[in-house]
This record gives sequence, structure tokens and C-alpha cells, in this order.
Amino acid sequence: MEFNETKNIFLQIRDWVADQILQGEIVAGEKIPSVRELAVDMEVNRNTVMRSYSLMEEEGIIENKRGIGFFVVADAKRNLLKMQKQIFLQDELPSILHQIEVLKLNSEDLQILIQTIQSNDHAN
Amino acid sequence: MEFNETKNIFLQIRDWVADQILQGEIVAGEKIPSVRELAVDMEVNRNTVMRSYSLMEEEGIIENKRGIGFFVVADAKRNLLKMQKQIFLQDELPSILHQIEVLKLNSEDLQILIQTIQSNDHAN
DNA sequence: TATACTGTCATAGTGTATTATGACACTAAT
DNA sequence: ATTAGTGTCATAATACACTATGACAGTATA
Repeated sequence: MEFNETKNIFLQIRDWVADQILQGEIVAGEKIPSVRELAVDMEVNRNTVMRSYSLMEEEGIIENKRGIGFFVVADAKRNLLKMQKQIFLQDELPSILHQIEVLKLNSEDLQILIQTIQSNDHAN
Repeated sequence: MEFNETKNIFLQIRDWVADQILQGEIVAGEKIPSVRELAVDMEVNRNTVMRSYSLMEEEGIIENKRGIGFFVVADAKRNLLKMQKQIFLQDELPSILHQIEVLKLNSEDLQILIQTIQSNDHAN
């Protein structure tokens, strides 16, 4: 996997798994890749994946079954949506707004952004 | 100063100075705070500020006068605008779009964002 | 029972951001 | 000439993310 240099790897792995859940590619109750398997896939150390999974376990989106592996919690998707939404609106959005103001980005520059938002208006 | 835990301090200091220039609070030709002074102000080590300034010197937005200090380059603002715009549109926007899609954020959730963009349409 | 999976823990090593200090050369002002 | 302010370089220490391995207990399956 291609990792961003500015963000910790174990956080990016968490984000990747969270994305899989939000996009419905991993369903509630389903088993996620084993620590060792994902480590090989992502060319990363076991301990790093372990750290991501431990974090997600604390967040209550996956749970462990001894000797078997990690599984997606029942309402993981709903909880994730709520968590991520709040993080985005409270922590990330202010910085985005600030940049748009300072760089004087207009509707033309951000055409795609506006389109993306509007396409969510008509999607239930 | 309050630093974000997820981003390197020397990069946040660079961003802060760049912001001052973009907002016109530091003008071309003007002297910026000395390495030692800013270090005390921000409660950070000299070397960390030095690293930020070295980076900005490489980026061509400030220049050094021996024994005196660092000064804002003539067309620093124009260059910064171009640089930051490109970074935002190419590196940050894709991730923002992805989150909006996954979290299904609509015009209501992002009301402030749309207003901010539109207020830039009428500003020359 | 043996084998091959699971997660987990412990230990050690590497790289890098940050801090803490000291020393030096250059410039401006008294 | 002295003093105080600039940047700059070198060194050492700390903290932490990541890697590399080995070992162990629980589980499933042949």
C-alpha cells in the first residue's frame, strides 16, 4: 500500500479498514484480515497492524475472538459514520474553510467539490 | 502556540508564517521574527524554528541577510498563492472529496463551506 | 494428536523529530 | 572597542514510530 508520509502508518491502516466498513465492502459480523496477513499485504510489520487493530477495538468497531481473529462489530457502520462525521465537521472543516478563504478559492476552482456535495443531496 | 499532534511542528510553524504573508500581515521586504525570538514566543527550540526558516528559504519565500535576519522575498505572496493552491487542489482536495462521499455529507451539513466558497466568487 | 492458523507479549534495533546547550562569525549601535 | 542582536553549526539526550524476531496460548481441522 502507498502510505502518506505526513500521517502515522497505524492510523492510515485504521482509516483504510474503516473505509472498507463504511463502503460496505466488509459487513458487520464479518472477519477482517488477520494481523499477519494484512501486515504482509501492506508490507508492514505485524506490530504496526496490531496497533491499528487495538485502536479499532478501543473504538468499538471490531472485536476479537480468541484464536480466531477480529470481527466487525454489529453496529460498526453506524458508529463509524457518527464518529467520522463529527471529526470531519469539528476538526477538519475549520482548517479547510481557512485555506479556502486565504487562497481565495471560488466556485470555479472548487467545481468538483460542489458537484460532489450536491450529488449527496439527492441520494437517500 | 497550540500545535496539532498529527503534523510536525516545524511544518506548522512554516504554515503559520506562510499564512501571515498570505493574509498580508507580513509584507514583502519586511523582516520576520528572529529565530530565537519566535522560538521563545512559540515555546519551541531554536533548532525547530531554524528548520522551518531553512525550508522557507529553499521554497524561495524568505531570504537571509547575514547578521540581521530573515526577510520576505519580493513576490513571496504570489509564489505562495500558486504553491499552496496547487497543493490544496492536487493533494488535499481528493481526500476531502472521498470523505464527503463516504460520509454522505450534503449541502445542509456543509452549509458553511458552500457559503465560504460563494463569498469568494464576488470578491476580486 | 499433530499441524497450521489465530492474537499477544517481550525484547532489541533503527530512524527521526524535538529539545538542550555551547560556540562562532557577522552586523548594528553605543 | 564593547555590547547585543542576528544566523549557523556541532553535540548529546529524549521520545516515539516502525521494524525484526522469538516465544507462547488458544482454536480449528485433518
